[in-house]
Amino acid sequence: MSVLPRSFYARPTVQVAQDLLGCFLVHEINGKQLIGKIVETEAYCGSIDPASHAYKKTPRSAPMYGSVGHAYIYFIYGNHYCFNVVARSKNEIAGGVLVRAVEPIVGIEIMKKNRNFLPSARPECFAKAKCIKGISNGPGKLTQAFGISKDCNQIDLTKKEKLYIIKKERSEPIITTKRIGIKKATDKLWRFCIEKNEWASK
DNA sequence: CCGGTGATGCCCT
DNA sequence: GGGCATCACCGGT
Repeated sequence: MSVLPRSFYARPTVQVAQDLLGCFLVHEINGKQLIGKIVETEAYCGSIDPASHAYKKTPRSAPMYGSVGHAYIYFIYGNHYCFNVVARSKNEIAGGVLVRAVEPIVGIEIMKKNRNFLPSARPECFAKAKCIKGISNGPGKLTQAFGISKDCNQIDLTKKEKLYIIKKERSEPIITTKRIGIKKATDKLWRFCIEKNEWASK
């Protein structure tokens, strides 16, 4: 159960995005642990990547220029947050990895509550067991399930405190695709998923 | 929703 | 003109 060290994040953003697959995202909230296995990520390569917030340095994107291993969280579409980790090698100027989906491991009942996934609230959903997949299979869904919001922005993920990431237990085959929901740099194959994992988005 | 952007306006100099 | 504040609008990892 060791936390990923700073050196893990001080490597090329694309590499970190791949290596985060299988690692465990932990959020400790109200004395309870929420844990999910990272199954889908996307790399955003800062100043060379027109799809990245960090393509230009602005007050919002500044964290992606800051210390690697910290969280970068932003609010989007008026209703959800996205969770990124700052990662880049020495010769990159800015960069981050968007965590797009996790497989729930610990604290599933709390996640259901956070997502309003109670049988009483979603009878039609619970009719088909499949629907539970929707608990954390998207960037906005997983932050809601994990109770991650703006106040987690810039947290140091290498400190085992409130929000951190634990090393993976084993490597698994991954698949590489184009990134989702962007208009620029759509040719880059910077989305990564654990192969045959049913908790990824889409 | 809310940050980025470009437009507008005001005042200094 | 140029620096800065305000504002409306737009589009979103």
